Amino acid sequence: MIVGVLLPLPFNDVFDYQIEGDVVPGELVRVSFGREVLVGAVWKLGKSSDLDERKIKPVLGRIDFPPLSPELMKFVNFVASYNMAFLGLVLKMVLSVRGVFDDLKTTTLYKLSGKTLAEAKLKNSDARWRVMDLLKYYPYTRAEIAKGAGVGQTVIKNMIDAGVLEPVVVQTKRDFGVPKGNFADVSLTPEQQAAADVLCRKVGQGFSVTLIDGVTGSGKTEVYFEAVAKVLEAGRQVLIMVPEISLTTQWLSRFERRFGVRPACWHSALGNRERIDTWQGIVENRAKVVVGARSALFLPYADLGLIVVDESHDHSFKQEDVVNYQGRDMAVVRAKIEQFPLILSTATPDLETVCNVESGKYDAVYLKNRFAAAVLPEIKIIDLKKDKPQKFPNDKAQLSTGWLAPTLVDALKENLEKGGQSLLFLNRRGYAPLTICRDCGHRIQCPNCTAWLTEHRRNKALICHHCGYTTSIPTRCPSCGSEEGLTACGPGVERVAEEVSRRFPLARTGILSSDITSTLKEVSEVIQKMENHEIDILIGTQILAKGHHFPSLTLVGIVDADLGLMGSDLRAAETTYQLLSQVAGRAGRGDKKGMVYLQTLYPENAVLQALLNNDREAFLSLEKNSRRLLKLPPFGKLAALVVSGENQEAVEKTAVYLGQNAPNTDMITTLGPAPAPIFMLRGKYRYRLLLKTARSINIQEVIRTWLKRVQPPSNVRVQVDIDPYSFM
DNA sequence: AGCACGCCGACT
DNA sequence: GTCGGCGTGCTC
Repeated sequence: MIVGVLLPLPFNDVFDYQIEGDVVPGELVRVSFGREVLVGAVWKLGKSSDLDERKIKPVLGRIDFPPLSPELMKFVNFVASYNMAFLGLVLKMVLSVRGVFDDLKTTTLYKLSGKTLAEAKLKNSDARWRVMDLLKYYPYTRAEIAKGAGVGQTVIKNMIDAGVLEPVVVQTKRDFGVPKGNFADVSLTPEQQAAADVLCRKVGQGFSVTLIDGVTGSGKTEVYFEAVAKVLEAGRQVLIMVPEISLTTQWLSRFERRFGVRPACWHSALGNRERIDTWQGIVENRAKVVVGARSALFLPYADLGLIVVDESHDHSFKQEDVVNYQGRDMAVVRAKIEQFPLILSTATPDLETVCNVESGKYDAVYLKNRFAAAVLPEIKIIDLKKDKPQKFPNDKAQLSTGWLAPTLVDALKENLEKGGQSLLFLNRRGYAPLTICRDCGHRIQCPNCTAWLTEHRRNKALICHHCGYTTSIPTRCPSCGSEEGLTACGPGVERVAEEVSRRFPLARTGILSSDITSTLKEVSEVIQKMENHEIDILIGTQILAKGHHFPSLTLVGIVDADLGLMGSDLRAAETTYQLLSQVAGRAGRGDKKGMVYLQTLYPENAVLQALLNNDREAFLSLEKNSRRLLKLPPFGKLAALVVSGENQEAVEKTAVYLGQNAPNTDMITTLGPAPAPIFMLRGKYRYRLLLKTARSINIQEVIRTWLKRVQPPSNVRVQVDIDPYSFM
């Protein structure tokens, strides 16, 4: 018969193929497409095109894997349609692994062929008999036979060559171990126990969403571990989505202490072999618990029974490239389709989640107390206009003024003397975000992007943080040739670290930033050092905010609390509030009270005031009112269209034409086109249009109709981003 | 996404 | 005369 096969390529339509015998939708097949051979999924039964039947190729073969479930297919269809992404590319995220189907790792085992030693013209010997004995019931590898029978490799080789032993080739499967729900004794506080009970009652009861809303350090992880244990008891799988894999060293040990084995991990840094093993383990229900980045959501789990979204407020769950989607929201969709519970866990829920709890769509449990003796840190604001950073002693270089206010410097000094650990947070990588020539005013820019190059003094390079363009630091101004003019402007973590070393030459310092300490190993090393108290002052970017637990950290300084508040991003306030309160939450998690200083030029800013008073409710209600007023999510829908291409004229023309044909009614507002904040990115010119509609409007349908009418030319790409987070 | 086909400019 | 640039169109 003829079936429609969906291929992992940028298409929305299936391709017809001929197949023999019974087929079910979801079955994986190998087909030739153009001049390549691909693995796709049977998506439709029957003919989908009006092609001449003689042109329809036969499938090359079926893949010996369970077919994708109807629920997973429904999920793929939904994700593609909701996010306006190619169906085939969403399927690609499910199959995701290059070579899973052909490059199977095998092991050769040996069993008895039935031929006797005499028949093989081999003499009887003790060694040979021990081998025969060992292999009576089970086949083993050569190494196992050697060990098990206490014989050498030659004995085995002779028996193989003589045909007494016969090889059996089996697929090698990685053993993921079985996490045990009852592995460790668990002692929860009454508050934690009550929350855990609520979660456990949801397990096995179909679809539900529950928010664990708990202050930093309240033990949210231990609470959802109880629900994980309950699902494991039922023999089903669990997916735990985490924002960035960097938090897992500590997290994995915690998991192992609770469940006895490490869970399977899924993230972009995985090697292909490991990826294949893990994928197969997931499909075959051997990997019971998977911890992964957002991409783990699309894997074909054999029997998924629970998803936990850890740090659910985190913006890295929103993917913004080939396929745009909000991983947290898509997780809810998958849970709904497959009818299992979902848990969101965070100390700083986003407004969307808060509104869903208020409307009763989501359930919530609360953890208001920190674990054991720990109390929430005290927060103080430093007004940089009054409390200006001072010049520091023995300053020979151009570092005339620092970035740390006297109050913060004093606090660091005092903490250092007391033997406490400190952390300085600045969400800016590198040494300085801009290099300017004092003689001619020239600013060094990226050749591919509308962005300044950031100086990375350790790497002796200027780097573009948008496209990765790297060049050496020039000794003279590229514009006027001046040798003295070039000056680093503004601070990055490296520069703050330099200031700290100058002010506290004896302090042991460390830098934690996603590019200096780029590999996972280096990051864990710095974290390990911090845990062992081999670092007095740690300076870092936002990778510090994620779930680390440093018991003797008592002082946190936020170098520039205003950094996230600039710009037109609708979530800027929320992001800043979340980030700063997460960072602040690192302080005082042990038995000593923590202290947090926020450096700002705008001490009256509502976000900072809310942080100061530890008043999340005030912040949320403020944020809610302003979004309600502007009809922004969750009170309205938002979508961005990014028009891009290498031909500036064609891009601009298309953007303008899209603007002229934009839908505008009392329920739909279109803004733009406007040049994107980063007008040129990776060599492509970019314009943006923003579509805002009432909640009742099917925004995807509006966009589909709009694009159909406009028909952008092929050298211009129009990318749709439903509910955009980044406005760059 | 790849890949071939095809039409115009700068080379040995 | 050819090599190769990338615009256009196709893949069941």
